[in-house]
Amino acid sequence: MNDKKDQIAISEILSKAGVNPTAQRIAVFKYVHNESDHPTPEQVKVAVDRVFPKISLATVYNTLNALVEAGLVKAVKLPNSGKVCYDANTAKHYHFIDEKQGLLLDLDLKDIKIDLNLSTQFEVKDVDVFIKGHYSG
Amino acid sequence: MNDKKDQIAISEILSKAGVNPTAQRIAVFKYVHNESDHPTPEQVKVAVDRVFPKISLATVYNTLNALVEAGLVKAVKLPNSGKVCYDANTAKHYHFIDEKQGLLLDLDLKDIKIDLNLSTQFEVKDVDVFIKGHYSG
DNA sequence: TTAAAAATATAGAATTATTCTAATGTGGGT
DNA sequence: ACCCACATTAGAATAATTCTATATTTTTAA
Repeated sequence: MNDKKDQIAISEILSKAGVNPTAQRIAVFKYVHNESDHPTPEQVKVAVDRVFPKISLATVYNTLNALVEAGLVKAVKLPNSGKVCYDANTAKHYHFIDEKQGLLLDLDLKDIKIDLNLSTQFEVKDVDVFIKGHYSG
Repeated sequence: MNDKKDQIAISEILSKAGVNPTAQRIAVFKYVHNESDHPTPEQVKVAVDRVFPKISLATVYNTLNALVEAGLVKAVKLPNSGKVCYDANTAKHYHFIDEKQGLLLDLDLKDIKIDLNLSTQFEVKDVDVFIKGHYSG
């Protein structure tokens, strides 16, 4: 049972990050981490509902927030639609957005070189980049 | 009266952009353009309320949308708070966000050099950059 | 083991931001 | 003056998210 093995592995990841690995949390993280690409909370709910006899949307939000807190996933708020997506890729990276197709793709750090030339008044903590355009994949 | 002169000038700007310069629209654009820095719709309403006997919030939204349509202002949806701000600076530029202080500052193009190295599948239309950190001004 | 304490999960209400709707108002042209 | 297209309006509707109060499960420790 691959599923069982997954669950144990994920359970450990959660524990290590200080998140109590309840069944719901395992299911949510498993979906975000292994089975999806930048899902919204709504999508997470729909997916987890198939495993669970109805998880509540509040729990999905609680869990996603807890996972973000713990640094296990990242929340990406899109600069246009304003929708939040959750990203299991916690390494620093950028995003490409194809609004027409509703696509959100990860871009590797090495694909974008950024040179900041700011005065010392600006203490930079993070850089978000969203490239918008059309993807023909 | 400087105010009157402003109004006429703004009226002309609106007309030229194909927006019928009604009193409400002039007041909204005047505030966004001359008297504020990245206001939210709510802030626009509060400000314009002082000039007008109560503009409706719907009109503020309609007007801001019309101004965006006409290319006279830009809407900036912040990648964290999700709030929309309106930006009278329609030239291409980037943003610095200090969440702690609730600051949103414009960054000039020349302050940030961006080198994209994407495969030809990516047809780039726009690049949004949000630098987050602390500003000590 | 068992009952109190703590942590989670839940449904549904509340909040916030925005858009829609349908009715009303306004100004320019005939 | 009268029409017509366009604006404005209040308030309802929608959507995303958070809060609240209750229920359930888990842990602790006697």
